[in-house]
Amino acid sequence: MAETRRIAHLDMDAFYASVELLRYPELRGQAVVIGGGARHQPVLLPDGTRQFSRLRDYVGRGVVTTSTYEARALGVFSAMGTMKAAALAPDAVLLPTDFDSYRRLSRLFKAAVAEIAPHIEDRGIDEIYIDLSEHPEETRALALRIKQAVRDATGLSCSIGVAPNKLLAKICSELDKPDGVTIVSYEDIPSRVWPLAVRKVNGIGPKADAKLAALGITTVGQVAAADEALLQEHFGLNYASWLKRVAHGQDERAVVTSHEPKSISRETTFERDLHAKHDRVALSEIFTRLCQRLGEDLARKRYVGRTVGIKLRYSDFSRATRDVTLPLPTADAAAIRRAAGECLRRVPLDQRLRLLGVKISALSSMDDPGLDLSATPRPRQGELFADL
DNA sequence: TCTGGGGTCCTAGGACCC
DNA sequence: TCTGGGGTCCTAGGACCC
Repeated sequence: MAETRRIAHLDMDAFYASVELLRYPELRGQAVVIGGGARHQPVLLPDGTRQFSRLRDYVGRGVVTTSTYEARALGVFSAMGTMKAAALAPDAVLLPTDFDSYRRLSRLFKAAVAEIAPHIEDRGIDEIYIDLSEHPEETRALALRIKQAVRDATGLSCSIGVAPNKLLAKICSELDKPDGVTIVSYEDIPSRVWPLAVRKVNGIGPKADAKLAALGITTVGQVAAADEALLQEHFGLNYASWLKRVAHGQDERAVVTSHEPKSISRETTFERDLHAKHDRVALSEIFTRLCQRLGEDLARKRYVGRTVGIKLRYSDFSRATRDVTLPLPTADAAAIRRAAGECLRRVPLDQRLRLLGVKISALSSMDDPGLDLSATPRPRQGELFADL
């Protein structure tokens, strides 16, 4: 039996919205929604007060990125269409996303945590895992100290879960939100984890949730008690055994402190659906622009890629992807545009489009391109003598 | 009142190699 | 005439996450 680990999951509370409240403290206590994507900056009035956009004024295809707890009480949550949110909370304040500010505060809180516990896995802009196994301090005192350091560095609150693994830490950081500390051990699983909805488990999404519900399984405890053969029948061997393991709180994944990107992409949803023929000029401009942005991203991050792909979303929300692997990696916008253009010719274009995306993968660093042997072109069968 | 943008990982079939 | 077994790479799609 391996030594019991001590893994923390730290999740910033309503992160984007909380950053906006630092900037606009007069909005504290109000229903505030971040998102939309369009122009709805607050206007500074002559008397020094600010006039904010309201959700009811929004027109467009955006979604809610974050909402304050007051907005959540009205039923407005992340990923909800902004028009739907406007129907639920017309008077809520609407603010545009400001990723530069969020990234800056993100760096600040992560640096503050790293001063206390440096073994950190990045899980995006507003959450991290921390391996505290080697830390001498008692768990609750340590968690409280980390929370205070985050508050001192940013003025923001967070919630922390501490458990023997990442799975349980992630689950329990949510149990006392906002501004909470929750510590869970294996012994607590029946009382604290089994009553939870299966959807609380990281890795069980809307599809698996619906399939489980159809089997009469809605809680984690019911997964733990379920017949494994039944699960295998509906979810396949791998996912079924994973379900069984997580329901018993088992997870051996390590906290990974560094990560190389696997792909880089750019995509955009059009203001209105476009037709490949009728809107050919507009579509072509957008396509070229996406490839340029992707090329800039690659140059800035110092990567080249060998597999170029496109993604389409049609007006009925169905999607298609195509990709092609080049003989040599590239970061050149024109080369990406050519390869992506080839992909576009292989995809049905009779239906109107709502989204177009360009992606590059099979990445290698510009600083050591020779290290990646997969980047070396190899002739395929028949290709060697193709000229004969 | 129709659903953003940027990612990861998994599956599965076919081509191809030894 | 019949027809191995293991491996990698490529492509398409889907579930899921922040």
